[in-house]
Amino acid sequence: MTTGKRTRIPREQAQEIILNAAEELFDQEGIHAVSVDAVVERAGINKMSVYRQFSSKTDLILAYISRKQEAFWTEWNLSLSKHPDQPREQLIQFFRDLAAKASCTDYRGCCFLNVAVEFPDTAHPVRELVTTHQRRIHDALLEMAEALGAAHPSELAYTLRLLMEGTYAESQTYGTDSGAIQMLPAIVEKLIDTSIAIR
Amino acid sequence: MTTGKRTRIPREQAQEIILNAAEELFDQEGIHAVSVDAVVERAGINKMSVYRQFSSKTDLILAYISRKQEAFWTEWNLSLSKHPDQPREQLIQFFRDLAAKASCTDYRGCCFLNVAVEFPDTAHPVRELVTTHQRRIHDALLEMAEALGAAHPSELAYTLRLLMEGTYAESQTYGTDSGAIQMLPAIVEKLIDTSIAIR
DNA sequence: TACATTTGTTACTAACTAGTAACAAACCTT
DNA sequence: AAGGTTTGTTACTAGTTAGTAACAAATGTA
Repeated sequence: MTTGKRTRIPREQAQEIILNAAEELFDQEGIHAVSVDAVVERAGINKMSVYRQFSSKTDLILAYISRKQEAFWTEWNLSLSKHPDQPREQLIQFFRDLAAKASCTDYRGCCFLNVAVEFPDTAHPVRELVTTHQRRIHDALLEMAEALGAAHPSELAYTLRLLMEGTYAESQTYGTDSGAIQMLPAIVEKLIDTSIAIR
Repeated sequence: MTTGKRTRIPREQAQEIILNAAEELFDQEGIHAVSVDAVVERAGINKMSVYRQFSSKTDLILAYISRKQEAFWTEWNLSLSKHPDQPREQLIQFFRDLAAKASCTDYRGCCFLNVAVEFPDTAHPVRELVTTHQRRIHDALLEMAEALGAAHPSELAYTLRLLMEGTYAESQTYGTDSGAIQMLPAIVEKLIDTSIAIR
């Protein structure tokens, strides 16, 4: 800026800095609302450094979503690792952790839902990432429902999906202390037990 | 346009035309993605005619949301009117109609969710409309849960809320034929009956 | 017919957008 | 030290955005 000396930042490091800045801004303010210049300023990095790494804003958004995808499965595995080989406890734990996250005041919802809303055109490249991610979530929930010994695994998986997406949506529309979100773990626990009992 | 003759449109009529055009575009493409000029073009009306009725784009958005609010309760009442004085049937009917709507290929989700996502700043005027609308929905669901004779009306209301919001979210992320949405009426029916049986 | 009001039209401002060209400075390898 | 590569800086393009000023044409009213 004002200094005569230039500070050079190598590629890999710059990419991290840019993606961190983009993530913060996209999460907080939305994607369309954040300009590339805003990301540049937040990252404290030069504009050309962005366009030398990401060919376009869309490219940057794709990288942002890919990162979020990885982060989701990291958290998923973290929840599951708390109760090895206990699918019922694992699933409840995941929803407990989800509720805790969605109750944070700075929580800005599920990035995949947000992206889907901000990019209504399903042919847009960013939507492909959303679609594959959702499919994987469904597969994971179905797998858990089967491992649980649910009477109707598919129905349980669908219901869990609705509750999960509902939590993401509520965190936006009702706010982070929606009441329903606090009750989520209990609701899921009861649902699972009912689903097993009917067997 | 090309005609020499000018066609004059009175205020009230113009307002309707503008709001119809805005609704179509906002629903289909999102709010930030639609410019005032795009609304003007779609409405086939002059730009000044828009700004003489709505002081700003925000003002137009507020009018759009207000209309959606009215439309929601019209549909709510329509569902309920199919089974007078039968709260269980009324509630199931509402979710049946919701699922049918959310299964349409051109369905673009719940406008209130979309607005919440597109306007993360809860202090923004449009968010007030969303907040009051969500509160009313909760009150209505709670009232129904009590009329049903649920063992724990509040818990049932919260769960129904999550399923409802989940449906809206799924219609975006999973698409209109998500599987879960088709199963929604059955899920709600079972949930209600379980909720009464425990009594 | 005369006048006030409403509406349509054109042209504009000022700010912001994504993306790029050209060059200067730093670094790395030899 | 020499030359190539990577990075920083500045300045720019061309398009879009919300919103407005000024005037022309149509309408209503007296």
